[in-house]
Amino acid sequence: MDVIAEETVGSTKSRIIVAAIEAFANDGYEGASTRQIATLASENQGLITYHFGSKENLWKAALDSLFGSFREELELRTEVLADADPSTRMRLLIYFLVRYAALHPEQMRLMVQEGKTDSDRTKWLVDRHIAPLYEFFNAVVSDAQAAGVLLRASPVHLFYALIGATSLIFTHAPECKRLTGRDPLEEKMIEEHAETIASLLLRER
Amino acid sequence: MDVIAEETVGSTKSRIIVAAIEAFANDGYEGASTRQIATLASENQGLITYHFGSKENLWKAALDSLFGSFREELELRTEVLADADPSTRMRLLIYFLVRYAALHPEQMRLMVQEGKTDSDRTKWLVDRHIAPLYEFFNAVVSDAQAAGVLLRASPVHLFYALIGATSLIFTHAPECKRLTGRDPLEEKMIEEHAETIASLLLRER
DNA sequence: GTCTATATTATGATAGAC
DNA sequence: GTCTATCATAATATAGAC
Repeated sequence: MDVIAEETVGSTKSRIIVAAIEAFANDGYEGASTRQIATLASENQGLITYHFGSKENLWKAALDSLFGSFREELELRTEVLADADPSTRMRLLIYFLVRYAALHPEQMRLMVQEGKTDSDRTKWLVDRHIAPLYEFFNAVVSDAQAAGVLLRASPVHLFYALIGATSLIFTHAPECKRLTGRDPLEEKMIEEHAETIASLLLRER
Repeated sequence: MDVIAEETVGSTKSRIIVAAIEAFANDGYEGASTRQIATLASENQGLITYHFGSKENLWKAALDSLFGSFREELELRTEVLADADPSTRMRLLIYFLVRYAALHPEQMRLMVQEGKTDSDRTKWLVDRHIAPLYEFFNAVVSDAQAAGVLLRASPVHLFYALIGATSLIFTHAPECKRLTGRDPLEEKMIEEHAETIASLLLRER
């Protein structure tokens, strides 16, 4: 996984990155300030320039770290399931995505933050991180379709429908709690959400 | 629809609101500046304070206008379909949501922007606009479930799954275009996306 | 209602001591 | 590597002429 900056855990650099992920996820790229990030990391603002050069480079480092651990976990899960039947693999992918979105809502929020604009940051993010994920997704989908357990729609629609259906309830947890009185981050809700989406997508035909 | 400020179309106030919707949708509340909004509206920055008092009040006015037209359109569609069977009503709701998200991506982005934090703005938005929509959604859902054409999952999960599945591809149109080479805003793609989601959700049982 | 000018604060980035 | 101090710019909001 050479996309992750090989910073040591607990170092100044990594503390700044952790803080940056949270800040960018909550307030977006423009909304988050380097001062705020430094304060959150309990580090000096000048160190951001020293370690990353610019706000944009810090953002890139944060997303490398983010997608790095996401792909690590994903690969871990899928290697174990390489031999499973297509339906099971698709179901497990859904469960993984739901659980990941629930456990790392701020990270999903960050992935979702960028992509709405046509900026250089969006291009960088798509080319470097989203495209490989999309290819992996396509493989699982086409197997499930060939096995007849998944609707034969274009992967574009299935990809965005699945990611959207999976993550919105968790990225909008405060709203959901106020709207429905139920906290989506509770274990029971996570399980229910995964089961709902799996039931909607997968069927025996 | 007494939630909409009764501004005249083409007035300074309404031009500022239109510009504010676009700016807030693109850059978020913190990211969008009143200067930028004034420039976009071809109006003077001082007029924002004069007409709205503060940036936050402008944001509220923008969202009142936004949800006002959304609910107007929704009511228009659903009145016509009051007599239709539950399956048809659910299908038409899905088609409406998809088409609305496609035609007003910046507006969906705005609805989706807030709700990630637990701010006063989020509370205001939920209580004033999202809660009524959720109630309406619940009615359509429980009818469809009673008719046996929709999965008997809790409405919380169906609501967020549907809104997420419906809107992400359009709110992230630039990303999608770069990732897949296909523009989700083309008529064919809109139709396909609606059909995909309707097929996933609705089934004869 | 509309405009210009400005007060005040916060931003990203830099310079230089240690 | 870490810190303080500071520059140049841009932010929201205000004051007051017209």
